[in-house]
Amino acid sequence: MPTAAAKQQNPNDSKPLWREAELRAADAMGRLMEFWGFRRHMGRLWTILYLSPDPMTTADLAETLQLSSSAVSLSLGELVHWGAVRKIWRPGERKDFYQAESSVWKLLRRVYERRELNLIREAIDAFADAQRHLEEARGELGREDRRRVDYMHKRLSRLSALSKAGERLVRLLVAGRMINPADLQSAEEEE
Amino acid sequence: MPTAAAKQQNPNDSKPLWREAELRAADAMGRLMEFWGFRRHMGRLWTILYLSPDPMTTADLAETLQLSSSAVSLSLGELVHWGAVRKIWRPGERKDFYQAESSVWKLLRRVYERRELNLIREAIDAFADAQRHLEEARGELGREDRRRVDYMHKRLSRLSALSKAGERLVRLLVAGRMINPADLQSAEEEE
DNA sequence: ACGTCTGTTCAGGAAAATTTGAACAAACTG
DNA sequence: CAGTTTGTTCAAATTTTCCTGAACAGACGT
Repeated sequence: MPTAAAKQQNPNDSKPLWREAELRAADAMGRLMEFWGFRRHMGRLWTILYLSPDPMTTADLAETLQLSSSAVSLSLGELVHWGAVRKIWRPGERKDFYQAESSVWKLLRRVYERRELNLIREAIDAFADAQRHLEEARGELGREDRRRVDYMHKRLSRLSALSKAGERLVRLLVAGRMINPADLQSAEEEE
Repeated sequence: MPTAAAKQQNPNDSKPLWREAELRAADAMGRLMEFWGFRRHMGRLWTILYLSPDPMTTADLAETLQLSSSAVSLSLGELVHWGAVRKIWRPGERKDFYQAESSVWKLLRRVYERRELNLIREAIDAFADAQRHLEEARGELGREDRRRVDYMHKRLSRLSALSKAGERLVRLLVAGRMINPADLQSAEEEE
């Protein structure tokens, strides 16, 4: 009996018939993930695990996706860090086994919470900083410049309002509550 | 009177006092845009225009952001393509002037509509393909493999359901209608 | 029609991100 | 404790992306 559970049908047929389908799905998810700002391989690895009934080892994954063990280690580590993959310990086995977190919703939430919210907050801070900067400089300016600075200030307020609306929106998403996109819309109407 | 409207206070002071603030905001937006899968410079350029009361020329922009004219042309072109910036023609002026589309909401919608929806649809198609592939191969398999393929098939159905829920969700967003994140959640519960 | 001004495209080069193989570290086996 | 096996880290190399300067093309004024 082979070390890892049913991996391939015949010992001499190295590519099971379903491999093609598996890779196709994995790649699609890889693209999504890449677009979402993660490594391509993270999506691919996750998908392979997600489609597998049994936990897999890093060697299985490297073999499936034709990756070096270091690449697997790196991306898999990141997946574990994000809680998208869990390490499974099997008594009597030396290798680690990995299993996909199968609740995509949970994962989405976690990412929005940890990453997107921070990003938005940073932007909010930067806009506020810029405004403060303008206010400090305002005194030393001539009439024409003052008009210009006031304009910028107003626009920055609008960007702030928008970002804050975005933040609220993501918060609601994370909380699983209803979202009204019109909030964004109204955030940029004149006050 | 200088060609482009009030650009700097003193002819000998090349950096207006507000430049610092402007750049700070522009960079923040650049980061957001980069994260969102666009070029950094697109966010920066848009912000400079957004903060300017008057339309600006490519030369103004290159000067402000310290970019080569080709870089400005490229990113600005893309912004125009996305409708984020409009070309303004001024009678008697040979240069083109540019102005930011100031409705961020409108821009968000357009991007989600043109880009994110396509992306999701591609993923949906890929999952469907993978499933078809599995169905075709199923006949030639032994019992053990068949069990495995059936498992994959079920999981792919779940990914499909999720993607479709995501698609609906984005559609609602684009339409400005209320969104219920719980739809995603329920998309991955067993049917 | 010619020269000038403006914007775009392109090939080359710089910078950034990914990937790998090898060295290292840690955990287990006999 | 020595020898394996497994996983991680690191520098180097590759690939990819981005940016620039120069060549090109179009529009305008004279």
